[in-house]
Amino acid sequence: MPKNKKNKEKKRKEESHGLQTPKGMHDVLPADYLWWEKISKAAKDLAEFYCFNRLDTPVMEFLKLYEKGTGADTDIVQKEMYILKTKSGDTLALRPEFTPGIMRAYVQHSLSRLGQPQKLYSIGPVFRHDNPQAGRLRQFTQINMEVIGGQNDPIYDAQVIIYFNRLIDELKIKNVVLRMNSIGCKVCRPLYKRQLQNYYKNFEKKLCSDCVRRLKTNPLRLLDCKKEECQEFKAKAPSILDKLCASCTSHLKGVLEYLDEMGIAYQLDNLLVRGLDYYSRTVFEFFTEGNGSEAGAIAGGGRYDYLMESLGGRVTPATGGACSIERLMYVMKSQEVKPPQKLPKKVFFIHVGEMAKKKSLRIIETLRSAGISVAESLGRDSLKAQLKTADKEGIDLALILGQRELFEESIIVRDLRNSLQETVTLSKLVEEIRKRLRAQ
RNA sequence: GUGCCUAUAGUUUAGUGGUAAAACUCCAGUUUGUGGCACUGGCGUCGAGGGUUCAAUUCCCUCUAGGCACCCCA
Repeated sequence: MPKNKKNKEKKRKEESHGLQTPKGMHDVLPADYLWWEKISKAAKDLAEFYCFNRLDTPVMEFLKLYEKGTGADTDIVQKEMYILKTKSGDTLALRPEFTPGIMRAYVQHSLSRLGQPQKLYSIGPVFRHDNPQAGRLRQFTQINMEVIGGQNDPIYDAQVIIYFNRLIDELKIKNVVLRMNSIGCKVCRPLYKRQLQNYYKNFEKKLCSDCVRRLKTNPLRLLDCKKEECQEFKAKAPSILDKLCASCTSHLKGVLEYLDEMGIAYQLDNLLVRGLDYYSRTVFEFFTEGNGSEAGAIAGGGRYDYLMESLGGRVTPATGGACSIERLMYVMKSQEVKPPQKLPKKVFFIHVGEMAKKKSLRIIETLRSAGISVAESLGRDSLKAQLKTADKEGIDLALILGQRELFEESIIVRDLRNSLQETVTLSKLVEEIRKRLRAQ
């Protein structure tokens, strides 16, 4: 393309940006924040209640961390990362997920020297340069759970799953299915992969182009193909569950037994493979069922005993999972879960006239110091407009201060519900309001 | 990253090759210190840029954003 044409296009692109968020990035407006807060609060309270400790890492890490951790061959690293160069020449990436950063922190701060395992949770933004859709954004907020260190015990996998199960339950999300699988370990997975490749090779010419590629680069993903022409091969493909080594089999059995014990229903799904390289053994996903956009993964995770090693650390057992606030919110809205309500304010301050306006901030501050939350619309000067605003906001008590009251050092307390009002001495105002609020 | 669909007030939607309409919301007012109802008025460069045309919100192109499918995932 000629240079000036290219520049022209670039300029046009810049002009169209205008006043809007970049693609896939959303403002959380006050109305949505009620949802947002409900979900993040539930996640946080539950995590603390389950004795997880909060660990927050920076939104940026060295690119290498994700190449080594998440995996250089994964879609996330290959196509979906925001990569930037700093002035000093470092190559950083906005985090596309939490886990590698958490593992890095675990090593950097020697958390292995604290009680094991470390149960850690994080809540914060992650970034993926993906094509957005409803419930899928380029910046979204993950709730991330990790159990790192200690024994390679299936009970930890179960504990992570129990957390998400409870969270989904508390948020009243319906039609959720838990899918479970094991993708084996260093011993049995390579054997299975080879077997899968051998099986698929016979049909190579009949496979879709993606699957031909997968056959070489990432055979487990063959099981994920949704193209019609590949379905019949998928159905007859060897199942990994039959090929697991003895210790992987008993590990999976362990996880499932704990889930049974808890009465948590699941579907064994030998086609469930996850997009990240570091998983081993347990993988799980919570799915919502339904038509179209209501269906999809709302939480997922698994075990990653080799991750620490590929980052250059000592082999450390670890398991975890994540979900996103935005996705949960999307599902809740589509399932018509009742929107959270903000508690209405009870007390509203109204001034009449310049003198009263001048004194208003001070009186309001006195009330606030006494622990009484006071709403107002001091920028409006007409009494009518102020009352109207109070009414619209569902206020119970209006405090009206005018010339006369100012002179008498009193104030009118008007109950907007029954339109009864009385004049109260300013010095007794706090007491009077408390009495009325208590009486409700 | 690829393909398809969409874009009109804050919201939901009309509409037209001659610079726009309704409902709800919002703001102001219907006189002098009292809200809900009613009435009157106000708020739009018809997503952005360019082209065709005497004239473009309307037709064409590009960009941007949103949605859907693929890919992948939360």
